[in-house]
Amino acid sequence: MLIGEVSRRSGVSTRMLRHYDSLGLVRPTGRTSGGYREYSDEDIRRIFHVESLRTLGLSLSEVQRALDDPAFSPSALVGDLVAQTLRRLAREEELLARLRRVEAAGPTGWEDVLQTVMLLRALGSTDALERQQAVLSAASTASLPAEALAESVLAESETNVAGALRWALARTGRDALPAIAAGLGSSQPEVRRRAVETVTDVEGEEATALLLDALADLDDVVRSRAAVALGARGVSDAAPVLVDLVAAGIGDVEAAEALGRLAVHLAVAGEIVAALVGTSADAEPVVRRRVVQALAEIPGSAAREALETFSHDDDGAVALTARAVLRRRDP
Amino acid sequence: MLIGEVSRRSGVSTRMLRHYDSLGLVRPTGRTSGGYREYSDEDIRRIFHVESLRTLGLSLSEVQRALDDPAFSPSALVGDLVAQTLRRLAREEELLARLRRVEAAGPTGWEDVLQTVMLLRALGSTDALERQQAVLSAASTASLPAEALAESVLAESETNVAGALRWALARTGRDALPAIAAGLGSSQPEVRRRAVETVTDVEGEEATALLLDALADLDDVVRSRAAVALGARGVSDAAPVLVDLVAAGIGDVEAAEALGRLAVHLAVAGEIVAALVGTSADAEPVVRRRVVQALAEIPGSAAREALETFSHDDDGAVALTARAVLRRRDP
DNA sequence: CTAACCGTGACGTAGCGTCACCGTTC
DNA sequence: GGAACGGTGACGCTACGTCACGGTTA
Repeated sequence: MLIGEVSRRSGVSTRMLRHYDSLGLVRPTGRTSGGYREYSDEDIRRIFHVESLRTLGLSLSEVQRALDDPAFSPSALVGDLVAQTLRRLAREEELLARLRRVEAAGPTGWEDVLQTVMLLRALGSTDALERQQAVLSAASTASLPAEALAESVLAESETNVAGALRWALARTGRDALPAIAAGLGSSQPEVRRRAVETVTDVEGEEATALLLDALADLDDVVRSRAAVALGARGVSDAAPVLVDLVAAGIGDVEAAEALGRLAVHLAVAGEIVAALVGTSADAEPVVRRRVVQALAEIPGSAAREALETFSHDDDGAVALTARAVLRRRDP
Repeated sequence: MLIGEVSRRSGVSTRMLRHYDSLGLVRPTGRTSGGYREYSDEDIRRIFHVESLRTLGLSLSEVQRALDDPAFSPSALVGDLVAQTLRRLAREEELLARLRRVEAAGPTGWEDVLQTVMLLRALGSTDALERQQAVLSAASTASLPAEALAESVLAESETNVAGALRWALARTGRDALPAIAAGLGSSQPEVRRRAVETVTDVEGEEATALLLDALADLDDVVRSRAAVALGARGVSDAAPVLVDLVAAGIGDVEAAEALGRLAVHLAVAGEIVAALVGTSADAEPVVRRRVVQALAEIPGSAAREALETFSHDDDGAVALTARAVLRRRDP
């Protein structure tokens, strides 16, 4: 069979068939009188064998050894090929992630692309200072990879860098919210704390909704931060959690302040006071002291009346504090 | 700065820096009197820009256009790069799958590898005849990719090919069991049927355990095949399901045979007879007919007594059948 | 004679490493 | 004068596509 037909039948170009010949990989058995290559059935079979091994990623010289060197066993090479393929896969996946991030940053020119690439590189650095500076210098750019920043802030343990990241994130707006929401679902409390800290900076209803979810978090710090932030947003659903925080003494000063802000609506104020008084009913004197200090932040007559009750408390310190608060309130 | 120091600082080899120069990609601003390249700070920055863009997979000429041609916007190219990367990823994954299969087949020489590769290719063919022949010719080989065969048999709709596949699978032994087990968990009843059909051919306790699981399958055919196979293995747990199958008329002949085989242990025979009689209590005459025919397969006095009761059945056909069976049994 | 085929040889591709041979700088 | 550097030019690697120029076959 002449080279053209072999090519058509095997799908291998005549160029490559000649190349195989020159390498000694597939030598046609004979030649015609005019010097044309003539392939036997055996040659054709060999061509298919070559093509088969090539689909496994063997180079031409590896194929040659495999087919001709009896001492060359497959086991080692196949294992090697697997390892190489895994490495290439990992590289391609990393590249894809980078590209997607650059794409997501929505660059308008190559300067934006460069900024993003350099930012991404620096975010992976082990040097906190480098991370910090990269974030600060990139934050002035028009295009920022919100998701990457969000993931970084969730993993950032240096508070300075985290601060810079949150500042940069602030100008990406709501784009980072999905990634942050994922962080709120993390199994590591540390990550959830960073997530709630970050979502605090974001305005809008989606962020508020995330904070409401975080109100049910198992971690005290997460709950506390969410409740305080919600208080600042005037969301009264946070009130029960804030009351609990006051009672438990977890971030109680901020919790009390947040309650105070919620209580500017006098309708809510009554309920808050009732809740505060309620939790202190059978509690230790320490709890009652914190409740009294929280009541100090709350306007309205309900709080005043509660404080007057506390000013006759059995515990001397509680009563003293209540009286002091009342004096400050009504000089 | 001379080229050596630039190289050390940037991590780019002097070879490549000269190459960049020759391409016009990074031209050092000046030369020393002796002709040495002298890089300015601006040049160095440019080198870093080049390297940054290269990490995104841009070719050197793309980098050049990106940095020098103001009309060349990133959006299109980045999208392109993503698409290319996805294509490469898909290719690498396919390659990895092939390699893993070849590896799993445990080839001792390259002939085995070739057989496996050609088998794998043929298994993906749309031509049933090709699939069939590939399996038959490969089954004589020492090394077979059990997992791939198992996945094929789960997807094979041609019964001839499926038969060949099961035959080939039989000589891989238990290697295919994990893949078949996965098939038993498929959401498609068709796949589960093929899986149970296949697991039937496999000996050993693992296979029996899988069949026991399949006894609870939602699909009648799956349950039936599992129960019959378990009956043949002498696993009496299958008895209740077999009784149900007899009552429901689903593969009742095979079910009855299986019950017969289980009942060679006379202790079990009594329970089986009781169960059969129990299901027929308030049932249609048709059901009682099937129960009678099933009792015919069961040795022992319990079955005989039940048949005598049925021989006085209200339904004439049932009574007739029971008498016929008794005559055959005790001539 | 012509069309379709075949042969050899060579160049180009991308991104480098490496080497030879010679000049520069300190 | 010697060590460490720099310059240019060239070859090699992989797996091909493509082209030129000339011969073969039916």
